[in-house]
Amino acid sequence: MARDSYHHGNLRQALVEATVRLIEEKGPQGFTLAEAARAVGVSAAAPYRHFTGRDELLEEIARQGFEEFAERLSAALKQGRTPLSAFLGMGQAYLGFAAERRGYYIAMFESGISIAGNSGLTQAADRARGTLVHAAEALFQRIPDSRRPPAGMAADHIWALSHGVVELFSRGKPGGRSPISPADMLESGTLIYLRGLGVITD
Amino acid sequence: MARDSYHHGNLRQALVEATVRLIEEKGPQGFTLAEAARAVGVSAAAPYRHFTGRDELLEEIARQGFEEFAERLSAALKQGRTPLSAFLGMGQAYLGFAAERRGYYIAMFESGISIAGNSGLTQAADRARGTLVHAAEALFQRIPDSRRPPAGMAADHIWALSHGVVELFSRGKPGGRSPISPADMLESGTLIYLRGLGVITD
DNA sequence: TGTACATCAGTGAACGCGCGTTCACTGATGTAC
DNA sequence: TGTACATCAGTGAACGCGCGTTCACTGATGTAC
Repeated sequence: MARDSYHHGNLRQALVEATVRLIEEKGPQGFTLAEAARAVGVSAAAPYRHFTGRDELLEEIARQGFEEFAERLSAALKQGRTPLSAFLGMGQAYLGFAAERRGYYIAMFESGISIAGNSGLTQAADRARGTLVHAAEALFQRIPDSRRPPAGMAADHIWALSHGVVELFSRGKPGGRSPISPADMLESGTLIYLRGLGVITD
Repeated sequence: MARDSYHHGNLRQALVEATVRLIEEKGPQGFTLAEAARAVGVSAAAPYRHFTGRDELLEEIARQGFEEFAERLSAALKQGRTPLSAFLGMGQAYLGFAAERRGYYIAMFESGISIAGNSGLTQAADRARGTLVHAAEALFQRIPDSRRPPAGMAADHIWALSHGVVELFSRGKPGGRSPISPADMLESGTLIYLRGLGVITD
């Protein structure tokens, strides 16, 4: 974080990353622009060269988060050998992102920013959801048309389940004392759900 | 909120309720004790007679929230004519609480307070989950022992799904533009899940 | 290759503001006799 | 029923603090010629 010249060179991105760390420590409302500036070794006025205020910074963090989120889901989807393993792998990628990129995840889902009001955010979020829908479509391919469930619905159900598992069953959360790991919980829930859809038959 | 005497009479509870409103407007980190005091028409120093600080106030809000939450779930459970309708009704009660008591819901699940560190909170949260488990047990009664799923697991899955639906598919949230109502989404997801468990056969 | 100049990206001082917190205080209430 | 007194639940003034934001400024960089 040391600076050797008057110009930082990459202040915008440095602020994003420092703020992500602050969010992880103090929550999405708990950081200040002044703090982020200090963390980067820059005067309190400097952030205003790059952001109009804290909301714009938060939105940029969420946007970058959604980009990486979509990429990770997409990569997991491609890696699966079967549609089912791809689908399950995507769920685990979801948990992985939430754990490894917690600050981004918080900015995206817990900061109270409005997704709808920001086209960059909307697009990035849609891309992430699109990957989920795509995975569901692949999974439903072998089901006859007449009984094939809507992929969008299944994607939303799984998204909600994944989010719920992240929010309720990790450290310090209401269900945090559960003996079952979030990964196992999401996988078992997903398998039961898919059996209910008739995708898995046993 | 007008006061006629030097003594407020019910300041502790008045602060709780005023803060719930502030949380609804500004988020769990967005309120200040001074603001809450002002809303109640009392000096900034007065809250310190009842709470050591904002965290204690937040925890009290969450505690009261969990109490009412547990009561509502329990009432919904009792009202169902069949185990299935009771179970589904509880899901709708979950959504109802999240919508009608949003400030409490936020304090409980989105404020970052630690449940585990507060025995009053832990107990209240456990009681709410217990109702869910109870409902699952009733629902699984007709399933033969050998194939009966663990009720705790099912309760956690449904809890996670419900929470995810609340967080992702209400106003301003990432999936907020979905054409499907949260209520329909939770019900369809729950029915599919229960079919996957073998509770519903068709 | 050198120089002049425009532009960019920071500085630092200043301001007003509201918050958290403490303190000695005072008005109201309840109760013992 | 009245009075004395302890206790409770507020007040209001004060303080130090850090934040957001603005401003004229200055150091660094890039580029036209």
